[in-house]
Amino acid sequence: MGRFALGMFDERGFEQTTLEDIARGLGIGRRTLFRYFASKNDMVWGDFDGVLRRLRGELAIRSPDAPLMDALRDAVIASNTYPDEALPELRTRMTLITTVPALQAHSMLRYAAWRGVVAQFAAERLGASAEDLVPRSLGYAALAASTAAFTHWVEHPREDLLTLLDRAYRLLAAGFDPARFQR
Amino acid sequence: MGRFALGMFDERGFEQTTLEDIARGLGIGRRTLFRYFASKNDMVWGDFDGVLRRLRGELAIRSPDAPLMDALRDAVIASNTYPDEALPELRTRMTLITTVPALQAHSMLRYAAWRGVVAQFAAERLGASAEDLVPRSLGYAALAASTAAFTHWVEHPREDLLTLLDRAYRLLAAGFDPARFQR
DNA sequence: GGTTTTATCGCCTTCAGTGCCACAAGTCAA
DNA sequence: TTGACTTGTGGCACTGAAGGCGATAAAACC
Repeated sequence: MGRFALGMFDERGFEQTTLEDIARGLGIGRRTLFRYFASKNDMVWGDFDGVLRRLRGELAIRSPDAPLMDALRDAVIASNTYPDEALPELRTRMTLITTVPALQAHSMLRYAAWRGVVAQFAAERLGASAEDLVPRSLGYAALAASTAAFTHWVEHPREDLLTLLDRAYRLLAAGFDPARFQR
Repeated sequence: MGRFALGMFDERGFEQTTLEDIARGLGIGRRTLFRYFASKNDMVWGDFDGVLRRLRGELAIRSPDAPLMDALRDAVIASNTYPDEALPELRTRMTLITTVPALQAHSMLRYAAWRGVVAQFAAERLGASAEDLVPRSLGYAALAASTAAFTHWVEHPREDLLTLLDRAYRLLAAGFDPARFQR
């Protein structure tokens, strides 16, 4: 169902596809679509709750001795590891999310929960609250690193996603100091 | 005109205020609003082009000898320095942008240009292209720092905006290493 | 079997956003 | 002064997302 919509968006374009089109294609009522998706925008996100659970799980199993940024980087990379068969669909999703303005904008709302997971993790590590400046900043910054990596991956299909994520997170941990990261 | 809309959004709420309401309040046609603003969302952004120009200008006058992250931090702080009289309106704008979902989402689109300015600056410094992973990551990360600081400022009106920005950017430059930043 | 959920979906409304067009006001030029 | 051209205004009608309401059908429960 989400797949079907994703396919239509990919073929005809997101704005060019109306909910009417999707409902007709699925042989269901337009109204019923809203029982499964909160909005048209939400249709491109697959099992995002699963992504959150997975990130939370990966963070939870990191050794408390591992440095914060190492644990974060490893957990993000692990939680973004997919079997090869899953990559084409992921690429379609991410291409839409990073290129269609309405979806780019909407991602801000969906990713708030993702940032929250990171902030919560940082807060526990630092003995702070997730609403404090440091954990919150890290939540935003981690999302920044992920977004930059995904955007690059979408634009350069030959490059490896996990390598890009690794580079982006190392860059972040190096404080973007040119002397501290190797190109 | 933007002021008037801002005031209505602030008083009645963004979603509760229709374009009809604003047009009527201004004594102009609803259609005419669209000659001045691309969308309802855009009405809360004041002179954002000015903000971009200012950031670009501040970045341009930094010494080439200053470390990248120091130059960036100083430029962002300088470009966010406002006279006290301007702060209440800024706070109103930022409160709306950081709390109303539609505006939160839309900010992603508006801030793309801001990220571009930072990426361009980083690209020049590093002898890279603004589309490369490093400059782009820094663009996203800088926006992350600014957003975290602004969000915190909105939630904690007594704290000083420039101090928060300073802390967020130092955190970023320190690679979020707990050993390298002082609480 | 009857009752209570739960799912489906049609109808109607609101509102943002857009195209089209008419009208008015101002600018410029001869 | 007049005619041509530009620019601002805004009415009208349309599309499409979103959401409220309620009727009907299907499924689950007792």
